[in-house]
Amino acid sequence: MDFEKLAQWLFPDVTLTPEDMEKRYPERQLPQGAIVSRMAPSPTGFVHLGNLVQGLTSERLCHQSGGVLFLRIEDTDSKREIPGAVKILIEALDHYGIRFDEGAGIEGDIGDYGPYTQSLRKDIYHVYAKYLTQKGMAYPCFCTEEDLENMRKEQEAAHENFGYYGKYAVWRDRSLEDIRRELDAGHPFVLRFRSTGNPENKHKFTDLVKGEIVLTENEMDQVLLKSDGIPTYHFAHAVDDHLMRTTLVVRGDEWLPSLPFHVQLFQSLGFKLPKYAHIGPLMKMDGESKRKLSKRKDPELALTFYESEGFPVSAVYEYILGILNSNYEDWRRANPDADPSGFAFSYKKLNPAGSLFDYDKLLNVSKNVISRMTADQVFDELLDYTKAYDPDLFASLTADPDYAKAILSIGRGGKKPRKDLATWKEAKPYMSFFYDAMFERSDPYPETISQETVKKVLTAYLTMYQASDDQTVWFDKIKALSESFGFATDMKAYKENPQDYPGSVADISGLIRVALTGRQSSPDMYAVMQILGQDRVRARLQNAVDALG
RNA sequence: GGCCCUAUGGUCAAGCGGCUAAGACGACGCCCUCUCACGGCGUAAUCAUGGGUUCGAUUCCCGUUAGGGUCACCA
Repeated sequence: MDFEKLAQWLFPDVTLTPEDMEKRYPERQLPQGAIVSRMAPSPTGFVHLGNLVQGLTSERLCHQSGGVLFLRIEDTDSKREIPGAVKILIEALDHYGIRFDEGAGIEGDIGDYGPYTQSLRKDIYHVYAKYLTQKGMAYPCFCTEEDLENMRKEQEAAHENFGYYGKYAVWRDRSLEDIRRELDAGHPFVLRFRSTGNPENKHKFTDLVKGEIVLTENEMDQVLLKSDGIPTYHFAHAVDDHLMRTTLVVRGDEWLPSLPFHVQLFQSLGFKLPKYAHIGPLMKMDGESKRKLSKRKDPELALTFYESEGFPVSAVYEYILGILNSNYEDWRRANPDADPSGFAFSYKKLNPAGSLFDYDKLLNVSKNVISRMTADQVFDELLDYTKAYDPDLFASLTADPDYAKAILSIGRGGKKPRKDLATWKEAKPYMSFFYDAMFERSDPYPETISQETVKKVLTAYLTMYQASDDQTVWFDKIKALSESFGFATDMKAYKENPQDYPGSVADISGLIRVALTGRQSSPDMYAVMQILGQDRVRARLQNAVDALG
């Protein structure tokens, strides 16, 4: 067969050769050990946890090694593309501290290895498509969708493997005349790879995450170019990652089954194979069984979910980092205030299997992250959140930033900070009682104390209360108040003989708490009263007394 | 169904031929305490299974079972 002629028929306009490409995209001059990796998402506008997991891994490995991280847009499937997706993607990742050294950008490409958008690289792919055709390693296939469907049905009935191979590869060895006839008729075709693989042959392969794995040779004549001349993922992966001089490919392990084909492609094209790290998927429980987190069923897969739930980005980042490298937690404990970039990320710690996504754990991580923030940081992040999701609280916050910061300072700092907030969403119920507009009496007074006593206690306290009291004096007054009503002031004594008292100092402060905050629990009451201030405290106490009739 | 991956408590997981099998989340209990949130202490809970190899297997090998992934002109 005259492959040269076939190549001319199929790609008459292609004049460049693989050698020209090598010259245009020379090897990178980088220090020893520097990793070149990339993120290669489809511009669907949907940024998910998987993107973050993959991106975070690539980013850490690259930047820790002094290498290059670039962004390539895989828009070979125009059906799934949405406008503005690239911007959404870049901004979302930037949020999580994943920044690119080169590649597609909001304002256009950066770097010498572009274009970084696959739809702009058609000419480049065709150079290699022509090359493979000339070498007899690729051929046109004129099967229609219907043909392929029938083939599949036949295979199903015969209990054979699905796919385009062996006797099912009907265009594999067709004559030049047959091809010419189809071409002249204007029938569309795809370019298929002519596989010489045999599934009987197995090869050892070392994946950075999975370790040593077995590859079964591919015998399918897979599609290289679709009928519109755009490459499939596989072909684009080989050409792009070679020309962009990628040394490490990090991707989900759903790609593992097509790895043999990729290896085959790299070899056929004379490319050096990069290293691969195939990461296990994030799973979730679905009834009795686990399954991969799915875009359609699981809102928690989308990064926007965490934003709307009010998780700080640093919390999600730390949670994911902890899943990827479980020793991160220990490092964090030893370095509570250090920047995560100081942590030595290792591909060796990546779990070869998929991990169950643990929402409780995320909450805990987030709680710790927030507890380490300063009041100013908390205020700023909370402001961002409420601006988008809670206009009422936003208004209260901005009306008096100092007041808000004082509230957010309670129990903050020091060795054992309070951990009240796991998400920004929880801020409103936590702090609403400080604001008259949101204040409501939601909890009742302790049942063990009569209404009459409550009223008397509150009335008495109103006369004793001085905003200027320090904490000791303040509590002494509460104790004195308790004593005057016969309530125990010594909690130990009270617990030993509760029957000897109508109640304890805990009950007295409890009902003052309800009067002031409308709740049976709150942060330290002294701190709360200091922030509320004299006027508000008096007003609330008076209001409580009046409400009792 | 073919091919591939995986297998330590409810979850995330240390472990890399010899350990009373770490730690974290969650659960529960106790302590601290004006409530709460912290913090401290503690309890329950794990090597899927059957064969090998070995003086000795959670660890290495094989089978079984279970779970997962994948078999497109989607990535």
